[in-house]
Amino acid sequence: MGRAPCCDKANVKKGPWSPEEDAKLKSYIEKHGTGGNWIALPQKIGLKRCGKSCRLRWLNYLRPNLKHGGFSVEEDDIICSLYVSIGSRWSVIAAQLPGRTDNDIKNYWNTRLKKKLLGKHRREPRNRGNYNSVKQENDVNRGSGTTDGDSSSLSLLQENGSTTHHQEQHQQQPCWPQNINNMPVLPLQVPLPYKNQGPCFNDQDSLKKLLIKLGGRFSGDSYHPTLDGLNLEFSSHGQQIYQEQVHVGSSAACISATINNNNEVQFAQTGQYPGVDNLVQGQGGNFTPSFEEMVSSSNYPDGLEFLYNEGMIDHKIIDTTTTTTWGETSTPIYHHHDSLASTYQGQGVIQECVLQDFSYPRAQ
DNA sequence: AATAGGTTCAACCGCCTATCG
DNA sequence: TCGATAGGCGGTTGAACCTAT
Repeated sequence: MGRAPCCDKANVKKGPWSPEEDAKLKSYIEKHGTGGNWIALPQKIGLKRCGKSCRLRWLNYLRPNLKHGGFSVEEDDIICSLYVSIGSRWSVIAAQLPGRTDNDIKNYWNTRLKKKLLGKHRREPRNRGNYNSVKQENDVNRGSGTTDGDSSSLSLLQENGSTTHHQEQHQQQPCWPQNINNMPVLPLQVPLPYKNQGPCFNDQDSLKKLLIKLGGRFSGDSYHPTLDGLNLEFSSHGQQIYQEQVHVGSSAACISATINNNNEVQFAQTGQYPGVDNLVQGQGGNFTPSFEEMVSSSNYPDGLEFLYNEGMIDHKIIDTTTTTTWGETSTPIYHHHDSLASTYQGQGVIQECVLQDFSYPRAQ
């Protein structure tokens, strides 16, 4: 048997608050306070509302000194940094942002910041009309979007820190930084309670953490996303950040990536897989249609679809003139674009957020 | 002009924890 | 110690609104 409801559901009003209800609640609390009992409050005021609903309304919209919309770049950075550090503990994050509510931040993250991180295009903000008087008032107060989150930009995600609004509107790639030469600095500010117990991430861990939070899975989680013919996994062991097994017919190749001391991603192929070698060499640097189809098909590894769908990882076939990064005379035929590595250094502060192109050497 | 689909965000739901008798 | 209750929180929902076709 479940617990008793906090109020008589049949006799309470639900849905948007009217200006009259807002006025009653606000006036009473400003004069008498909450009395330490939200459940009893609506009866005292004469509101047919659940006590929890009153509490929510007051905390999120009626109490003084609240800010709505217009998240600043600094706030964006703090939210992102804290999300990476502590996850979806919105109340903790809200405590670091005066005037913001957990609900506001949660909504802002879910509808805008997350998509921004994933490089998803967002339309211009809109005036949503006056279906709610308070909302309308807030819309007026915040102006016509000049300080809206859309006009602010995530400094940690900006390329060269100078992404224009126009560029943002037309970007096709994720907002991750584009190359190692333009590494931005994440001004991570871990709140005091977490400062000393903050994560001591290395490169892979911060990458892993962020990707997990955004929906990915890793081999260290005892989960191996598998696709028929393609097994892709991120490894949390050692310095290896990426490993992929490519199966073609009865043959297979295992490709792994590691971060070296120069923060560069290096690739290696392990084992001898004549079938794959023959395939690769025989195609002169191009995939056979079946293999290309395999890696670019819509059948992405389970649990990692979002990486592909959102453009965080983009399989591309590139031409044979592309410069390789592993120093051999090999020819890149398989290109992982826009993958991310980042560095946590000391005291839980992100110093660098590095983007690397992953390229796959042609079999020798 | 109609409408299907996408976006936003206020509000609700239900679970967990703290407090009190 | 235990049960009842309220507060707090994160996840989810759905209405309002916008855009694309």
